Amino acid sequence: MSMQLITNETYTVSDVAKKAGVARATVDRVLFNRGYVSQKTREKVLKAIKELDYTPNASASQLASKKKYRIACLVPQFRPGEYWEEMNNGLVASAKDYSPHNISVALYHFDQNDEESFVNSCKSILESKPDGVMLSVVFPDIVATFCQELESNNIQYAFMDNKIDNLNYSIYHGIDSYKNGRLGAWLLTTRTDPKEIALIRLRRDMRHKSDPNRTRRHGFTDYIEDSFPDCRIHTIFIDPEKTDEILEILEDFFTKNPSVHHIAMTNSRVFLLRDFLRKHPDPKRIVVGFDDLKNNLDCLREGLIDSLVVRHIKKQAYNALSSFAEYLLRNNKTKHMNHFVHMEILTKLNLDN
Amino acid sequence: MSMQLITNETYTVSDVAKKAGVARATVDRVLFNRGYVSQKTREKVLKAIKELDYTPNASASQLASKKKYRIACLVPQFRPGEYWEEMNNGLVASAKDYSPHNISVALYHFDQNDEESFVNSCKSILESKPDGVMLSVVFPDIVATFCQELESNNIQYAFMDNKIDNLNYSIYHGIDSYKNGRLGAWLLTTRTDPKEIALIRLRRDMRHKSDPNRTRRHGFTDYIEDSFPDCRIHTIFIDPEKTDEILEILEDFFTKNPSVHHIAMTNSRVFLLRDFLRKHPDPKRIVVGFDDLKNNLDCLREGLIDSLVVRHIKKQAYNALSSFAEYLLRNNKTKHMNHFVHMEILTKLNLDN
DNA sequence: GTGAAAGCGCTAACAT
DNA sequence: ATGTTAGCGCTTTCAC
Repeated sequence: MSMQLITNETYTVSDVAKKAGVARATVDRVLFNRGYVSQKTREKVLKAIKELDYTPNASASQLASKKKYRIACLVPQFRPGEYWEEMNNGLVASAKDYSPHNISVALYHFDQNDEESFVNSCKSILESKPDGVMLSVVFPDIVATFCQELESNNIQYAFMDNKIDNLNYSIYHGIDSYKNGRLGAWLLTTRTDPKEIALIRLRRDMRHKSDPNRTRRHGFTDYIEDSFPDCRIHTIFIDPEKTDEILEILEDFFTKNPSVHHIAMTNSRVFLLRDFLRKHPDPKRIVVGFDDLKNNLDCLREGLIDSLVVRHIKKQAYNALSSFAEYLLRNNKTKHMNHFVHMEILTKLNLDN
Repeated sequence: MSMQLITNETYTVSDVAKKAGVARATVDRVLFNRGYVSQKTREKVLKAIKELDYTPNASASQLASKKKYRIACLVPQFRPGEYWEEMNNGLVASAKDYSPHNISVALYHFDQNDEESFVNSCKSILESKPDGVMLSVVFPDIVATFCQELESNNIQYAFMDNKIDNLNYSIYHGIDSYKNGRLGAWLLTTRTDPKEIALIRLRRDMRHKSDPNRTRRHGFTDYIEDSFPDCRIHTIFIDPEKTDEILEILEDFFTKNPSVHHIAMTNSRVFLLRDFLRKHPDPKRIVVGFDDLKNNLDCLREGLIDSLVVRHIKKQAYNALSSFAEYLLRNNKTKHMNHFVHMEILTKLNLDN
């Protein structure tokens, strides 16, 4: 039996000041590199700080600080149940938690099917001269240009969900999309020897310049090709808006291809298969999807799909904005620039709790 | 394109006091039910609070508060790499984070093979008269008695990792062990039709009055029995200390039972199988274990085991202590008493990040 | 360059 | 039962 006590020896600026033989304000100047301190004094102070192992009291500095920070976030518009809704909820939650810390957050919702809408949001943001901008990559080219402008205006920016690697972002929060896709493929195929797989995609992927899930899809298909060279991947396009058509298309495909039992969707909308899956049960079928949208979880619970690769969208967004806020508050001293979010596997059995 | 701004209208006690026509102290009395307030005044104040949607500034109250809280934690002694080390790390991390908040934490390490050691720790804790005690159930009977004493001394206590249901604990943080075991069984058997399973246990389970993983094991065996009535579960006992013997025992068993390909351990030490698994590869073999000990993760990475059911031990302990600290700080107003920790599935593919 | 001092919103001790 | 007031440790303004 032994006992270990964890308390903090709490030194204050006054302690440091006394020890260094200077005024409290001088300690503050050194701490935050505000200048107006002679080299000699600076050294004395640094020595005292080190010797006392002084760390500022966050509550006190918070309370005394008058500086306000403004963060702008770019989020696609969404309808209830869509992927971006969860993300938006995470951002709102974080924004609320940080509002007592002198941080205000402006959410800019743009239409992800309309470049101009995005461009307009960017313009508004630049005009508002925020302290920081948080965004994800929807229109890669525009985003790149926008980030350049932010840099030349000395505005910090952070990516969430996905990113452009060679830019000067402050923070990234998100998964490794390629690995994400590979994990989905593993889940679909492990302990099986698939000859055919149905990969169901959204028709809009064809229209769009950018498909936000492209990297994930490549991870998925690469894994299949590597592990099962003889496996054929059938690609089927559906339109999220046309529920009836989806059913038709799927019925048509699976009637013509009765030997296909492996089904995957690499976007977040595997729940779109619900009607078909309900109507045509198949004990041999394995369905894997991505992201923990409520509708997807319902499908899992109902036993319509096997498993989901998931990344706590809301938590990811919450953490992304929170880290960015901390980053701005703490004078841009962060340890990690990239925060790779953990991928989770959800099955019927670990769905709840 | 649209924009939504999240800022806080920050009202203070003074605002509330002015609006209610009373002094700041009176507002404080109402806020924290300190008494000495007439019913009439109380109502006025409550009305003002509601109208302004006032919430106290946490930094300010933190800073002004003089009350110190002391929390005692009961943790089994451990050697590097053992389950309790991770838990201890989580507690230490949380304790450090909360030390600026007037909270000091004492960690009591006892020998989990020695009841007396545990009893002594309990005595020391009672003598130190802490504000709260955090513990998990190792010796159920002693724990029950100890908790009674805590109650009669008006000391709050919280369980982590596991709990005794009918006690008056303030908070519980941990998994649903039974479900945890079922998930492991699912992982081991999904897409297969097992006729035989090897369940490897620790010999100490037999000696101990309590087996901390009993509930989990029951979840595991129940799932197998429900889903595969014809499946035979072989139980094999090994001694964690005797590496050579483990190898012998396993070699012996699997030579005699070559048809067994499903292996599970419901405690945290599946890594004990490492030598055997390395020496006798079997492509048909499926191995499932629990808990993300470093050694277990290494086995996963090496491909020796298939998957792990995991619950972020360190994070769980961190959250458990943090919630308890918040609970004590915030005058015991918590929404949830039980925090069921999410179970995760770890495979080679989502091991890192 | 450096120091003194006011005040952030709250708690707690004291006064009435 | 209610009000007054002195800090908590820090930031920030202003004076030297």
